[in-house]
Amino acid sequence: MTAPTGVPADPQSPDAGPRRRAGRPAAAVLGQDGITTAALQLIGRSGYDGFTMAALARTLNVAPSALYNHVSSKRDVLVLVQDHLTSFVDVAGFETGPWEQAVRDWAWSYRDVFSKHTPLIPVIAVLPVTDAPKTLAMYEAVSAGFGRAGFPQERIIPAIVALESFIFGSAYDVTAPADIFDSGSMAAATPHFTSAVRRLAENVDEKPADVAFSLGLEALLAGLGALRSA
Amino acid sequence: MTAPTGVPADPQSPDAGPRRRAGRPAAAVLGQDGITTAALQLIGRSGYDGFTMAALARTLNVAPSALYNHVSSKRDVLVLVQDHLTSFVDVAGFETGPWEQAVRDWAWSYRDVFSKHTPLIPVIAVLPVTDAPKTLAMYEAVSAGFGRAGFPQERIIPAIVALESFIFGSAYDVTAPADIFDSGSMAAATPHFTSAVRRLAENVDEKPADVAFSLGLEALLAGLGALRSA
DNA sequence: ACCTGAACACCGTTCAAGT
DNA sequence: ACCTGAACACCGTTCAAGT
Repeated sequence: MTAPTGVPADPQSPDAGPRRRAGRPAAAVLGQDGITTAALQLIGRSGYDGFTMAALARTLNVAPSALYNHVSSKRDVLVLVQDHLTSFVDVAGFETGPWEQAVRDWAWSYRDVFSKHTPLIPVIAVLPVTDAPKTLAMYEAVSAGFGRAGFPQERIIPAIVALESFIFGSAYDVTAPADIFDSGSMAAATPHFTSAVRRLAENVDEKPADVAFSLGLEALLAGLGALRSA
Repeated sequence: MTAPTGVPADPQSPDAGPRRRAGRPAAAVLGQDGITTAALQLIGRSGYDGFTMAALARTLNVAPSALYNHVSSKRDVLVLVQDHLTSFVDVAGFETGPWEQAVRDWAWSYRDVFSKHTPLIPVIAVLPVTDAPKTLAMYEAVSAGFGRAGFPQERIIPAIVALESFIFGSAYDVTAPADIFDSGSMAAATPHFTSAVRRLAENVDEKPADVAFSLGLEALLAGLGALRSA
């Protein structure tokens, strides 16, 4: 029974100081799993502003340069975190349920996971799937579901990409401030916009981001669903 | 006839050295318009990686600290650039044409403008409209068009937000590498995904990002259009 | 192979001094 | 009010030295 590598034995101890002398330790102190876990904890505690290689190294009780034996850049760490988070996205419906509900569950959970991690979105959006095995597994589950639902092969990837684009954009929208549409002193000059915003604000039950996401998702479901043949 | 402030008289001169001594100059050297223009030029030439306050100051032939007399942060500069770019988004159709075509023109031009400026998307997505007058003007034009097209008042903002979320996500997709969906050594383990990707790759006429954007946009147009009453 | 510690080449931003 | 120049408090990353 040994602790997994990368998880410090005593993360609390203040002013721990140098824990070990230079030179290769008997057992490796770090590993990609431990780095990923520590990064996720650090981001949860300090946000992405506080997520620096120095801070990450401190929680792991190593020198910052030690991280570079296991990752080649800070971006690499973000890729590890991104792939780990993707395993929390719900794809269960694609095996068991009808297509519409499967997409709904997938899309809402996908948005909710990454709305707390929007700095990862630029990373995910351009990341080759080869570099992210759990993300690739998600695409396999979703693709299989679209195939079973009767989508023509050549439309499956475009349909998934369209949904994902909507999901990523919507994840940002969750983080928008409540007064984002307050036209302030320009209200008189923008009557149509200002009155539409007022009408939206009258709805106090639902969060504006959820109303927009639901509206867009249901429209996409209806429009994309029409492509099915089976 | 004097040059607008913020535009250096001789931007080419190499090793210009200190151009003026300390102390307030007779006429202001900088201004928000000149800073915005210079920032846009710099981003075009060096990309967002090369866009630093020091580099911006150098193109304007001032010390970096001089910028802070006109903007309060680098983020402020990005807001100025974002608002300027928004004036290139096509909203003309909302005054003259049918709703579907107006949204199409708007959405494609909006995506195209920001696909070259994806680092601005996190800024736009959470920026209060009060801070961006041209962006506010765009929303007014779009809101008016949705109202004339027969949308119920309380659905106008959610519909616009849903479309914008899709547009922002799609702007990232434009920048994705061509081999983003190459499953590599995992191809055998992901048969559904891999075969769907192969089918997509057979289409060499259209860019994958354009296929996905068109598919999603048309689905949204069909789904959202059903909300209209007039 | 995998750690430490020092160093490098930057960042954005602040502020006293000058006119 | 609006500039310069020096300084501050950081960054991510590299690399020789050590075991």
